[in-house]
Amino acid sequence: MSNSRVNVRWVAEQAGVSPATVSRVSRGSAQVSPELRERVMRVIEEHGYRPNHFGRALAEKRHGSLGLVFPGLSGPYFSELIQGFESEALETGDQVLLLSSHYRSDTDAKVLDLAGRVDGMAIHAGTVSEAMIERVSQTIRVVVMAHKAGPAHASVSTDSGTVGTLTRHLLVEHGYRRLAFVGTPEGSPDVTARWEAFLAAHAETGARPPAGPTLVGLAQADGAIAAQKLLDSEEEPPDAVVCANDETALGLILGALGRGMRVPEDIAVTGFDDMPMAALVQPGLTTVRQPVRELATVTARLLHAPLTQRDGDTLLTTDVVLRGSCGCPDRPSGETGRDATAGGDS
Amino acid sequence: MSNSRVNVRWVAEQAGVSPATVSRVSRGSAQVSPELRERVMRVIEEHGYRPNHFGRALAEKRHGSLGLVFPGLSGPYFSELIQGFESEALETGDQVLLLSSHYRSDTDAKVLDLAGRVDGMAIHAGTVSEAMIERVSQTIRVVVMAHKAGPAHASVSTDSGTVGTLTRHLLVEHGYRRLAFVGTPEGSPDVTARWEAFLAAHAETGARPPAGPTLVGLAQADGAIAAQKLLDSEEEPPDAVVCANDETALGLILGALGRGMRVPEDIAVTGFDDMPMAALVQPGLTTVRQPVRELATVTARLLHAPLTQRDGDTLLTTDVVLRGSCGCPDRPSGETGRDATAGGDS
DNA sequence: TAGGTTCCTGAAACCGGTTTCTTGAGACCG
DNA sequence: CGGTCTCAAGAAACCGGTTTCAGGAACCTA
Repeated sequence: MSNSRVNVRWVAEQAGVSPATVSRVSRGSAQVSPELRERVMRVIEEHGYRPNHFGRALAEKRHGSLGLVFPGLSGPYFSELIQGFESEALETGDQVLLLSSHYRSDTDAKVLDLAGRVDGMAIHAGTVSEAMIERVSQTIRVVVMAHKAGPAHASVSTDSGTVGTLTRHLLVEHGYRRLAFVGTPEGSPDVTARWEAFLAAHAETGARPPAGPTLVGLAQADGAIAAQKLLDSEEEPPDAVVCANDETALGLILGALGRGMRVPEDIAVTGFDDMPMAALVQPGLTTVRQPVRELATVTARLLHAPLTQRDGDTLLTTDVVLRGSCGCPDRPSGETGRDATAGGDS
Repeated sequence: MSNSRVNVRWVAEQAGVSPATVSRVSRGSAQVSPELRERVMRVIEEHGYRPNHFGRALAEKRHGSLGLVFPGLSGPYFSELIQGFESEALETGDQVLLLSSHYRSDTDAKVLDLAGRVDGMAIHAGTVSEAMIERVSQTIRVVVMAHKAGPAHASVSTDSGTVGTLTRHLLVEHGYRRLAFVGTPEGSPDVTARWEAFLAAHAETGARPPAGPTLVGLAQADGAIAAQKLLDSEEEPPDAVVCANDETALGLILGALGRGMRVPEDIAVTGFDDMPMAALVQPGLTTVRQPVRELATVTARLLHAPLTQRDGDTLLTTDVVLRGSCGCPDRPSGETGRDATAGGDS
């Protein structure tokens, strides 16, 4: 803690005024005569007095901070998320408390601790039990990201339905027939929604229903594993693969190239995220761009607002980005493609 | 805040005991008769009482939290750093408060705010002015990362001297003659140290002194810019390039490949970090592995300790990792090369 | 049985600001 | 000149726990 000597009463004594006056001067909350204000200011500056955070927070009944709960910092998605959240919170003068679940089981308990130290909490899907989200929502403001809202908390997500648009693009424009999906729907609500959009597009276009998803995680290494499962098996390999995110897509591409296959000639690959690397690889990665930073800032803004007056679900739009990996012509980097065949998905 | 009704006095009243007894039961700090303990526990559980953080912190004069100040979340380096720090702090029961400088000028003020809310602060080089570090050090425990210790604060860094070993490897084993350095020494103490090690290796081996560094930032895009500067100029291009980190090295490789050059035949490239991508690209990136996670955990551990008893500077060892991009044979991924020619650098 | 320990418990002070309540002084008005 | 109104500023209560201190009861020993 430190300079425990320098507190309101001490400053008051030095300046020959009451603690109340010091408080009024330091926070500028009420009129103080120029003379006393001057006296108090001099003592404050001379001794570098700063009001103790606890005392102030205790009296104001407000923390001035927001919590952010997320699974882990793998890949650019969460980096961008944290960056955006922190940036927005800084803007409004809030501090950010971080809690990474690391997929551990004692996260719920940590969340309860955290809840006692923040005014609001952003919770990313797949980190905290529904029951705990519900419970915490009754104490402080809660916004979940990439998940559904509940009775007492709001939500912000990006539209996974665009995977349907992308899937139709592969089926209709390019005429691929054996599509595979890489990702574990049970793993997160995001992947669930993408898998469902993938299925729906097959149904809508009358395409042959695809096989079950290739169950792997979301890291680049998981893409390599998926390549092994899909390309080294006895069965006929797919001619196009829709991956749950860009990282697995890149891992898959590396795996395919390593086996002497060409992308997209022998196998087309798509991702989700539009992370920076997607535009830099050869061929460029066809993917869905989601506004991660906006996801974070919108969440932070909701949390800062004094009360959540039925904010419900916020859905941010996403866009198909066509590059070389699906069979489209690869544009020079810097350009970005936008899908023409809109509609269909909410 | 919430259940303001449920506080020590209220619980005490319900259980028919004094607030002191409730405190003793809730924190288990002293002996309480089984009967009273039982009565109090029942009320606590029934109404979900949790001691208010402010009240407790105020009385204990301790925050139970650590601050982490870093420039921004670009690339895997800072992801790993935050992850490691958060993970270690969680272990010891501390909360983590994040402050990203975004290279803004008002960071010093934010740091002062933060200092009032944490027991200790980890500051990454290049974010906070020396004067402010000094000032904050007098209030709370401070550890700087990738920088030098000061009179009142400790430091933890990774050894940049290994760049010297790597440079000698390029000069002596491979016989390259026109080496270039990509990175801005003034930009950060890390890059400064790497540049100096690069120079020192030239001097030691009697090689022709290199030209000045190619001044760019640390992102992948900066590597592309460096490629432009180095390869599109009138002068003879270098035959080997030592980059300040892996990201610029990858950007440079992409730039070289895009110009029809071969790596390492036409130009050798090395990085620093050994980020995951380094082992996955073709050819594999020769680089220096630095233990980023350890950097973070050691820092967190130092901060948790009650007092910094002259911890001074901690230097973590780094290793050269030889892969294909410098001209060495590319090993199958999974294997890692360790440099044989040790010594020389502290 | 007196005296000394040991163990439990509650009263009260304390951590450091903020805010309400109250008082006193000075200004304004009839 | 008396009364009211306004405004500055201090006293005290309050936010919610923790801890010291002191007292009382039970237990032990001589």
